Amino acid sequence: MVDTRPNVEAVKNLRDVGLRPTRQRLALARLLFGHGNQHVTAESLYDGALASGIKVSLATVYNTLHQFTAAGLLRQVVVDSTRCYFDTNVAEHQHFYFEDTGEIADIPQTPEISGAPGQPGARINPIGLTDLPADMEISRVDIVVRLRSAG
Amino acid sequence: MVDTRPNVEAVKNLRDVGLRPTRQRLALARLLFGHGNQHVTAESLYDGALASGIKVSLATVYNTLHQFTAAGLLRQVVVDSTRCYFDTNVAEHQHFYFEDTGEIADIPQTPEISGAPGQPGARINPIGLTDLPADMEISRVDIVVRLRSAG
DNA sequence: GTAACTGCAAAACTTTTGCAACCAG
DNA sequence: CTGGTTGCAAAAGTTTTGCAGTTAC
Repeated sequence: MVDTRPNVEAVKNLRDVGLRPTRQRLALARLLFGHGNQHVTAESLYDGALASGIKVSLATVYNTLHQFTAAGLLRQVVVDSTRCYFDTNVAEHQHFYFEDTGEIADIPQTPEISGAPGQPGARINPIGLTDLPADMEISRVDIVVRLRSAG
Repeated sequence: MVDTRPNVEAVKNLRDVGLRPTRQRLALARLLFGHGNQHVTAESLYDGALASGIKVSLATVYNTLHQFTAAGLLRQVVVDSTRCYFDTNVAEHQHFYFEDTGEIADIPQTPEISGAPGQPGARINPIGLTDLPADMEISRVDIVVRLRSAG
C-alpha cells in the first residue's frame, strides 16, 4: 500500500530544481528518496514502480533519472559497463562492488576516511595526487573497491 | 604499411597464456602491444585493424579482448557505462577520465603515489579503508579522477 | 491555451550467441 | 584429421529518439 497523498515538500523540492512536479516524477521521487539511500538502475526503478502500482513508462524512468541527476538529486555510479546505476546518496563517498552478484554498497564513512567536506578529491589528496593536466580541474574522484568472496 | 613477418616472440607469448597463435590474434596483439600503452574499445580496435588491412570480424575482436583480459594481458577499465575500455597497461595504476571528450589517460606514477607493488588496494589503505564486509577480499581498487576543463 | 511532459514503439548501440566453415598443429 | 577459432548474421540487452496525445499551470 503506497501513500499517494500529495506531498507538499516533494513538490517544493522538484520546483526548486526547476522540474515540474508531475504525477510520475513525484511517484518516482517518493520511491527513490522515501526509503533511505538506494542504488537503482533504470530497470530496477521501473520494476519497483510497477510493483507499487505506479503507471509510468520505461522511457520516462530514464528521462527522470537523468533529470534528477542533472539537478543534483542523484549521482551516477559507474561500476559495470553494461548498466547505469544511480545513487540517492549524493554526498562524497565511495563504493563496494560485489563482483559475484553485481551489487553495489556504500563504503561506510569513518572519521579516518573523511576528507574536507565539499572538496571534490580532497580525500584522495593524502595519497599523492597533486599534478593535474593543464587547464583541467577535478570534477569528481570515483573510487570503487571491487570485492570477491575470500577463500 | 604493416610489418607482417611472423613474430616469434608474440607467438611464444600467446602460447604461454594458452591461446593458439592465430592470424587474427597475432595481428591484434601487434596492434595492441606494439605501440606503447593504449586504451582501446572493441570498436576502436576493430577500426584500427581494418585501417591496417587486417581482416577480422568485430565478434572476433570482442572474443580476443576478453581472452587477452582473462589471460592477464589486458585490463578492463570501467569509466563509462556505455562502452568497455581495455588498457594494455596491466600494472597497478589509476586513470584520468576527460569528461568532455570521453578519453582516458593513465595517471602518471610518482613516488608518492605508489603503494606496495603487487598489493591490490595497498595504495588506498593510507586513506583509511580497513573494514571489509565479512568473507570478502579486495579484487581490485579502481580509482578514476574525472576531469573537466577549468574556468 | 500553451509549453512541458509522458507513453509507446521503433531505432540505435554495444555486446553476445549459434553454427557452418576454416585453420593450426 | 581434429578441436580450437573465426566470420557472419541474428539475437539480446540497455538506452535514446520521434511524435502524437496528455497534463500542469
